[in-house]
Amino acid sequence: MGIKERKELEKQEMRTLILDTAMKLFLEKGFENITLRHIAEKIEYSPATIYLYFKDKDEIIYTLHREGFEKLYGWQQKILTIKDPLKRLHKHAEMYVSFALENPEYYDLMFIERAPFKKIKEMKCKDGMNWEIGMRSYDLLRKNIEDCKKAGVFQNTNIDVAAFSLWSFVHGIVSLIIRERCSMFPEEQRHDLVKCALDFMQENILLTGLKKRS
Amino acid sequence: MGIKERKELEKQEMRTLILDTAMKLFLEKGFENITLRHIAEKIEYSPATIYLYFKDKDEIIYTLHREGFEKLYGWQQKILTIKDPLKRLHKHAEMYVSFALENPEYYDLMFIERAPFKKIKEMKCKDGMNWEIGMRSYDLLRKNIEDCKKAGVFQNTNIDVAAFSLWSFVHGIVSLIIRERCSMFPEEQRHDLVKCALDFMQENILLTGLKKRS
DNA sequence: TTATTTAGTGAACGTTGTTTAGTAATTATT
DNA sequence: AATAATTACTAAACAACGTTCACTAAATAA
Repeated sequence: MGIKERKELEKQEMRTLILDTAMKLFLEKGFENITLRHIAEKIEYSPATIYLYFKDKDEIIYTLHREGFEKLYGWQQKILTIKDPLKRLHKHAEMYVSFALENPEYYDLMFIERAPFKKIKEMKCKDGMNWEIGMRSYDLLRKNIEDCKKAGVFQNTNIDVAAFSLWSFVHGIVSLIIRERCSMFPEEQRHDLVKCALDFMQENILLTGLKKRS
Repeated sequence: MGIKERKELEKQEMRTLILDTAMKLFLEKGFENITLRHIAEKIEYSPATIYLYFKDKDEIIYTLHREGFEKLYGWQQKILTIKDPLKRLHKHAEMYVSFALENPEYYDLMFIERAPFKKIKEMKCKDGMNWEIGMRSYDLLRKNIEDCKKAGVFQNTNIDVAAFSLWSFVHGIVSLIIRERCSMFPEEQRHDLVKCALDFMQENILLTGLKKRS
């Protein structure tokens, strides 16, 4: 009885078709252009059809949100090869920023936009394991900081406090840029500014910790 | 001919009635509840009437956005009395964070939400002086850092880099909280976490600068 | 008293997301 | 092979949104 399986496969194909189209519209024309009617038009089905594959619009957005975390986790693998924990942590921050600035729509969905959160709250009630994907990334940061502590930096600092602080710093940088709050800095200097800000962190936090150690 | 003036006054009163109602709905039920129809219902006028006092919905949102900056600027006056530039800078950060967390809807409108920006771009074309209100707050930060430099801290750091870095840090903290990305930290510990993060900055950046000086 | 300007509205338009009743086509059963 | 059951899909409608416009009633000017 291979029919059930074929049907299941077709259902899955339709789901990814919808998701890919949604993401394409999202990347092309921004968040407000993910409308069910636009998606339906692009895939040449009626709007109602989408409801056979997703419960509602929020479920589509939530799924894209998850995809973003998968993608970020992929990027983060790059830094694992670095041996020196301090260098790794600095590279970690750099990687985070470049992920955000090269995939601003994904980043927005993952860390700024309110929309996916109705769904997340629903999910967390019946399935606590669903936030796990986002958690993996946080755990990686936490582990990196732990390694730095072992190497003598941040010795008087709680790991979560350090993690939250560093995360806040990089998130602040990219979200001010993505949400266009940096008009006082000329556009063409912005890339340098980000680089300088990361160096500022490197010098004042990471290297300071190093000096304290020696 | 006092009629013209009375009419002008009544027009102004209606505008503030609309704005106050919009803000009330906003505070009560979140951003998505600022709908012209809700506002109209609350003030017991027809939706069309609002268009006699505001060009469109964006103009209402933009005006609330400006009000937010006025309010922030008011809060910022509190720190001007502090003589020691380092203490003042630390207090500045503390004030910024508590403004944001005590007025999350205003903060969201001012530094996170995309909505007000169609209008801002329009304004900037014909009237460059309109971003001035937001700029005042940034200039205050810049000036504080300049004073710190005079006191010997941040001597090798560009002022704008330091300003952007510190701003990013505090913005990161509050925007992660406001947009609910901190579910890995228990709600009841969040207040402490913010305090610790600010101390983290104080110790690693400000006090480090101080040690370099001596 | 009449003419003109002003304040306000009802009804409509074109959008959204979402639901429902109904129609074809496919699969299962006899 | 003929019929019953299930599936895939859609047209049409709903409520709510921002916005516009023709229109009325009131206030002001002539």
